[in-house]
Amino acid sequence: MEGRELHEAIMELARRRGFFWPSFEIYGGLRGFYTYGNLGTKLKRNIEKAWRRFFVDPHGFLELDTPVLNPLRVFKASGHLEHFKDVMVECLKCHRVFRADHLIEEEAGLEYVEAMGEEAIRRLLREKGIRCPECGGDLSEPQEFLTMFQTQIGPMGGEPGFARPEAAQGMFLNFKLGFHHARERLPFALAQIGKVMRNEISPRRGLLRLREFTIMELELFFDPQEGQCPWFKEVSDESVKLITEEMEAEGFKEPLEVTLGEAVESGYIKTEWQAYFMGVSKRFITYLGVPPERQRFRAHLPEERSHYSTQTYDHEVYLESWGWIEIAGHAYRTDYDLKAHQKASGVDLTVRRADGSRFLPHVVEPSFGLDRLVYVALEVAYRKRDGRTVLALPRWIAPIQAAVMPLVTRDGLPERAREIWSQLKDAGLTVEYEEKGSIGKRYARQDEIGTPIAVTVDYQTLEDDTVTLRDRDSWRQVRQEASRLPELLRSYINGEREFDELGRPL
RNA sequence: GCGGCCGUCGUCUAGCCUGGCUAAGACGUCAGCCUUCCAAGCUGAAGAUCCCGGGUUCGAAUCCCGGCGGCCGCACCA
Repeated sequence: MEGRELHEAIMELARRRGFFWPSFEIYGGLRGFYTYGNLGTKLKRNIEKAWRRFFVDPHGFLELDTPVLNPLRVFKASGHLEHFKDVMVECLKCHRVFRADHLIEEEAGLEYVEAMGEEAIRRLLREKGIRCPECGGDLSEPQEFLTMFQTQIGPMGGEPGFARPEAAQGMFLNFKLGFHHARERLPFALAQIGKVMRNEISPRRGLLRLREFTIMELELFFDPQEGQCPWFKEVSDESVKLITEEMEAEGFKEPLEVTLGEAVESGYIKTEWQAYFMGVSKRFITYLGVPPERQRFRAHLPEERSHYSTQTYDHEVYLESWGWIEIAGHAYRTDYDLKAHQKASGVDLTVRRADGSRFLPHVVEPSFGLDRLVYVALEVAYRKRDGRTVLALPRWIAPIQAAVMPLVTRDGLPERAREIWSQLKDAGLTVEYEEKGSIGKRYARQDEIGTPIAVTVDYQTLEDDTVTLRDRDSWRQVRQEASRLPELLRSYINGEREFDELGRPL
């Protein structure tokens, strides 16, 4: 299965088994919003946990949880208000809509028109006599599209408020206190998992482009005079596929394959700090089940980059359904944000070096779209076996870690199975008890939601209290004492043991 | 926003062209029986605003118009 068919199969499975589905369906639906069900919520949580394990915990970075709604002055200072809008024009004859700045660039041969501001765009449209490139018709007056959601804070319409389009500003606004809590030493990072909103013109492709979604962001603060990242050596031998800015500009399609060490040396990646997180990023995505050959990093061209970034690499993953899609952005934000907030707020955000000099830290930011990762994990795991569906999710992110079932529903087998189920739950595992239908059907149901292990209570269990463990991917079985399951299954789920080590083969 | 395609139980589909019984089937779900390891079988049950609104007609899931929603392409994705 490939292409759209695969996407449709996953969307159907997601709805049928309760991973996710479109929101507001009883009111006719609304594009760009999805609701997670039980399995989807668990899968999402497990991916969050994995992210912390790779990005936050190893260096003791600090996590924050900051407001979604922000007052106007935050996004005025950050530049979002200025840059998060597009000026559009419509052809009065054929009704096609264009971005005004792109039109001017093409028709008048200018560059970076967006940065010139709205007034300049209006003026240029008039001065250059620009017409519709498709049909030559007259164009409408330029109109603004603000892609941030706006509301009023306070019941009587007090202050304009905006839903954040990224979580990062929360980290910059709280930099001072965060820095203090990190014992005032660089480098350190503030991280956040949270909802953000973007009023996309055209949300599409299920979880891949939403109007409200969850982002996992980390802002690493470092001294720009300190070029060496102390952790970089851990990943410098990691090889990555790169499409550099130059390659992008010249239209190269085949990526360069280099180690991160070489990429920094050659100047493809501007700082070790950013390169470090690109290496972690690759390992993280591999951990979610995406093979390295289906990953690459693609540089943004200057006009494609966000206003705050001086270098951005998108981490892309290859999907059978949609081709290469972006799942993370690695941006070098320099001191852009701290400088902006320092200026707008009047609060000193500089920190002190050992020699007494003061400076604004620089920032590199890895930023993941969690919902996209949920979809990617599902699609990459999706298999067909003998006409049945198997979700070969890595066991550490599987929503249900084990299913306990009696071989038949009589002779005391269900009772014993329920006891084992209870023990495993008490041991902190996410376990389901299942007795509907035949044993084969139950295995198939569990395969379809990616449960890695099935525990079956049979007649021998009544004699010697051993059970069979059945592997989702190979269908092999081993036998083990019930009392040892909590310990063994926990280490299996964590990846500390392989299936063969769980018992005697059958 | 433009263009193309589409919208029927939880899911997948039949019916629509050529208007006419209580909208059919499979899967799933529920109850019961059966069942000693890979979606077995039997009996019964529940489950559909046929996307919404209007029009045509004696009669609309079916024809017409409008809207909403979805998918794809273009544009957009800071």
